[in-house]
Amino acid sequence: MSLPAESQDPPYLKGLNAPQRDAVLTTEGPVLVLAGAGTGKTAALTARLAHLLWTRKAYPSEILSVTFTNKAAREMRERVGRLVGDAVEGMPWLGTFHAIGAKMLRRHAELVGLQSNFTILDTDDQMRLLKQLIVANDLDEKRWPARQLAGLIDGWKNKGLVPSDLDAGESELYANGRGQSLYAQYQDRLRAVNACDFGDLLLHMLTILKTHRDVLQQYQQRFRYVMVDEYQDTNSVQYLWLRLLAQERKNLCCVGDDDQSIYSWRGARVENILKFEKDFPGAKVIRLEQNYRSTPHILAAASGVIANNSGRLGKTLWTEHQDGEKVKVLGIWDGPEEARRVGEEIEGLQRGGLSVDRTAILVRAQHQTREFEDRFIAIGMPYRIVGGFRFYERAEIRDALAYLRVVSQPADDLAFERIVNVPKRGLGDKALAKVHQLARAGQLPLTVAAARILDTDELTPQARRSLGNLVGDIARWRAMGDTLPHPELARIILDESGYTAMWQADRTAEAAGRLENLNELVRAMEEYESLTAFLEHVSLVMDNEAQAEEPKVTIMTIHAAKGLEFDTVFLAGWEEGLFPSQRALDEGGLASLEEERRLAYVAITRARRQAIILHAANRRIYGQWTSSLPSRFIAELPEAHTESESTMTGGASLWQANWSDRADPFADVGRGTGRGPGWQRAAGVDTRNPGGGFTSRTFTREQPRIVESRASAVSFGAKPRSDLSVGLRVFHQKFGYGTIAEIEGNKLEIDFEQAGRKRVMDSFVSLGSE
DNA sequence: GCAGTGAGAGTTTTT
DNA sequence: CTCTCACTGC
Repeated sequence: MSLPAESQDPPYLKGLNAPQRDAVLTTEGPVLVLAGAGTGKTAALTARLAHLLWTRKAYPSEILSVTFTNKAAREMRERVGRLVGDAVEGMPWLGTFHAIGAKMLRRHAELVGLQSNFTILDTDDQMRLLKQLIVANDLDEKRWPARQLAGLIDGWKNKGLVPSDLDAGESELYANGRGQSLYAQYQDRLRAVNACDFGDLLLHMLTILKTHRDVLQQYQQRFRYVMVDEYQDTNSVQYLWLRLLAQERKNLCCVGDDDQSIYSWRGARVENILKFEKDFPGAKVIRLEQNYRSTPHILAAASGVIANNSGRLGKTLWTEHQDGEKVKVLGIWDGPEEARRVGEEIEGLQRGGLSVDRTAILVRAQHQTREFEDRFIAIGMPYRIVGGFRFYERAEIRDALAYLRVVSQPADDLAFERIVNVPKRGLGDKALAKVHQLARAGQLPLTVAAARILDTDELTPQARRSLGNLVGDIARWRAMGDTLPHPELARIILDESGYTAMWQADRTAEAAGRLENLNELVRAMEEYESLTAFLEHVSLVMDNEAQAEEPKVTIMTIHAAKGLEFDTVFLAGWEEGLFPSQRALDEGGLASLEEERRLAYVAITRARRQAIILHAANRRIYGQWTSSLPSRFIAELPEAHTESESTMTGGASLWQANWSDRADPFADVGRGTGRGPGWQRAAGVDTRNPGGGFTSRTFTREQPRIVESRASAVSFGAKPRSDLSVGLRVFHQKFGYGTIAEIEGNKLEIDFEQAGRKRVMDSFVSLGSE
């Protein structure tokens, strides 16, 4: 292909390198873009989209463009919009797999026995439903946990298997071969309450495409071009679904990086990307290898680690950047010191004029964030922890949505169960069981059964009155729905049900935030046409990107960091058993270990300028102090691109105290036991004298540097506040209300009502209003 | 029906 | 250790 001359370049080609251009301009036929970390993948993808529109190869509505996250979808929409203007507005098929699946499914819901206004269940509802089934099947919940069944069903759906597809072996995985039956029952229940779980959004669509030729052809005709982001993360259903849709025109462009496949435990199959050329004969493979993000040292470190994996497609990342700093490997004593040390390093960066929001701490597991949180609260370092609950997963949001669902969908039993006694209205298990009984006997939705049971004397007078009120309210709200705008209706429901009042009466730290979230929910409704449209948005799309008011250090898991970049990245807890995780080492074999290694690769490549890897010699695991060995991934870092340093700020006395009453964590080092391959390298321990390094308290390969444990930020922070005094009642974001017990400069000792006595910075509390 | 107690479990979580 | 969940006694 002859590339257009530079001067005639359309705007979307500006600044693209040769392979990127190739990816943009190769529109016909199957294309696989192997995009290493930081190689401008999104730029190429959005430019390609812009190119298709610009050159009129397709109308916006004729391009199917799928991503995994809403964030990625949003970003692509914005960037394409910037390139081609309003045309992007008309791109109805740009979105996540699930959002697009839901959109299609609503058009054809009746083909799988659903109505088009089906609800999308969250995992909570799902679990409750499964528990009911397990009990109904006389199974012991302890022996056969709902979680396990949920996991299996999820796995089957990821593989594209409907209940009748299961073989005996699969079915055998749960309750002695009853897996298939329970799966089938679960699907029946979902249909009965007109609901889908996340997996169904794709599985049902796959079923429809497979069994209804006309529907399939309709979409095959429509989608002239299909583009997929993060292809290495696709699971089997997604793969099968894509293959059906792209089969006719074969204009499929998949972008991904096999080295960044870190979601196999969610059903993702790296094989999809590895066998692309086989699946789509004549496919063109384009490699994006020029990295625009990191320094050569960082790239070399990441490449060195990932080179230990087998079966890679292989890429060679390179950069035009200058050398920069080597990857630092820090050995420290224990978890608290890790947090302290990272805090100090960040303070150092701050003093150097760097904004902390370009800094991140990446951890393997969510619980590791705690140590940092505690430390940062103590020193007044602004931070944010990414992950945990998404907006719609919060209890108050789910409750509110359940109220809306009950009103908009009489068949939604799960929603009814959720709100029947929230707030407490004296309708417990007894009363609910009676309603259930009647519902089952008459094949009725719970709301209908509830209304009928009022005419009997099944319930106690008190329960009857209470349920009567609720049933009456629901009927009234339903009637209002015809005339009132839905945000208005929502407000009325939340008030009249007593739900808002319930949180207003709550004095815990979170209550205010929950009320704020409810407000946010209602406000967000205004942008949607109907209640149904809104409900889908919330369960599928809405997320809570915290708007950064002030620069904050980001603390998150490596998984959550994929696709992001930071100037400075601290990689905490690189120890055997933590990273790679014990589970990966025990189960899953080599495949699991390699996925952990890809995780390490992802982690390192998040860094633009500097990566600092930490490993602690001791860590508390479930309350037990355990000595730990440096991660094998540390040993895999190429020496030329790293520098090691180790500090034992605890001092000799602490060391000796620990030495005597604890197994020596390093005793085996250098004796060829095979334990902790990373340790020798990481610590620079002299193998002839394994313990030797500790007498001098440092053991660095290079010149030993004793790092003093400096006074923390407190000493040069803001002046103490004058508005605080001992005995005052104050409020703290994390710990709630408490009374000041002691003031020491700008540090406070506070007796919290919930959390007990804590030491916090005065800037983190506000005067508690009563 | 609800608040308190003990046992058990405890990666990663785009939707 | 610390959180969740099921169960027990009021």
